[in-house]
Amino acid sequence: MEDQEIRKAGLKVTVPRVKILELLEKSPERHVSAEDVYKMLLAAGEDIGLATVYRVLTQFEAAGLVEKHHFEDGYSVFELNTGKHHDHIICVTCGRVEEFVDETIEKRQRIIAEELGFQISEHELVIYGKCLDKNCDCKKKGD
Amino acid sequence: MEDQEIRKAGLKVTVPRVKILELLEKSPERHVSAEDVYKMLLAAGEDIGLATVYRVLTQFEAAGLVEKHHFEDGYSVFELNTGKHHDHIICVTCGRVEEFVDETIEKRQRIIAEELGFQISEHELVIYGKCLDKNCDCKKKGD
DNA sequence: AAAGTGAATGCAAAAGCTTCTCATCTATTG
DNA sequence: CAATAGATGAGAAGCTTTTGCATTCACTTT
Ligand SMILES: [Mn+2]
Ligand SMILES: [Mn+2]
Ligand SMILES: [Zn+2]
Ligand SMILES: [Zn+2]
Repeated sequence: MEDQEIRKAGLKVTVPRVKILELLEKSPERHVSAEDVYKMLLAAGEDIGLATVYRVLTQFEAAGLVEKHHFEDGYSVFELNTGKHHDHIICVTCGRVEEFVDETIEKRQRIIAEELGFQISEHELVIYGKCLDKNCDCKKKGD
Repeated sequence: MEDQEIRKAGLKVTVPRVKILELLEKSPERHVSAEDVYKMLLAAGEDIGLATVYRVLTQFEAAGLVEKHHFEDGYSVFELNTGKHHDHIICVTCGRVEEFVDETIEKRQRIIAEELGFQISEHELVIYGKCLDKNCDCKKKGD
C-alpha cells in the first residue's frame, strides 16, 4: 500500500521508509517532530536511527509526501501531505494544533503578492493563542 | 536618546546596548540576524561578543523594543518594534523582505480564532515568492 | 535461486545556531 | 569614591539537524 507511494517517489521500498510512512498515517497526532517519530518507532520496537528518520522525512518532503513546518519552537514538525493547503492555529498552553483554511485570506494574499510584484511560491500562517475549550487537557489542572 | 528607551526597559545603559539599538535604528536592512548584528558591530570597530548580542536582543525583545521572527532558514531575525503589527513577504531568490498589513486578513484571523475557540496572542504570516521587479538585485545576473 | 550493484542504513562525529558558565569589569547609587 | 548589583566576553555546552563511512539491503541480472 505505502509501497507504491514510496516507489512512485523514486525511492527503494525499505523497512524504515515503510514504517515511517505508516506511522505518519496512523499517528493520533498529525504534526510530529523527527524526534517524535524516532521515539514512536523505538517504542514500537523498531530499530531505526534518528539520522535515517531525518533523511527519510527530508526525502518524503522532496517527493511531496509530507510537509514540514516551523512552529516557533526551534524544531521542525512534519505532517502527511493531504494535497490540500491549510494553515494552523496553535494553543500556546497545551500545544494543541488545529487546522483551517480561509479562502478570503488566501485570496488577499494573492492580491498582496500581485501588488508588491511577487510571484507566490508558498506561504505559512500560524496563529498562536490560548484555547478556551473547557474540555481541553490544558484546562484540567487536577486530574 | 536611546538611553531613555534602555533605561525605561529596566536595563543599565551600557555600550553594547546603546550600540546595538543604534545599529537597529540606522541599519539599511531592517531584518537582521544576531550574527548580522555581531558582524556589523565588528566592522564598525566595536568589540562586543556574540553572546552579548544574543543576550541584548533577547532582553530588547522581552522589553518590547524589538521583534523576533523565524523566516524558514533555521535562524532568527530581529527588527525594531515599530508598535505597528505587519506581516512579511520574502523573495526566495534574493532574500528581499517587504512588509505589509492587510486589515481583511487580520479580521478574518480574529473570526477564525473565535470560531475555533482560541484567544489570539499573536500570529505570523510569511509569504514566500519570487520578486518580479526587474530592477531588483536578483535580476542582475551580469553586473 | 544466487550474485552483483548501487542505494540505504546506523552510528558516531560534526555542523550551525543559541544559551549558559564564570571570572572580570562597569554603571549606578549613596 | 566605595560599594554592589548587574553586565560583559570568551569559551564551553546544548539542541536540532546533517554528514562521513563502513556495513547492510533492495532490486536487477544471471
Ligand atoms: Mn497541518
Ligand atoms: Mn518586519
Ligand atoms: Zn493559507
Ligand atoms: Zn498580520
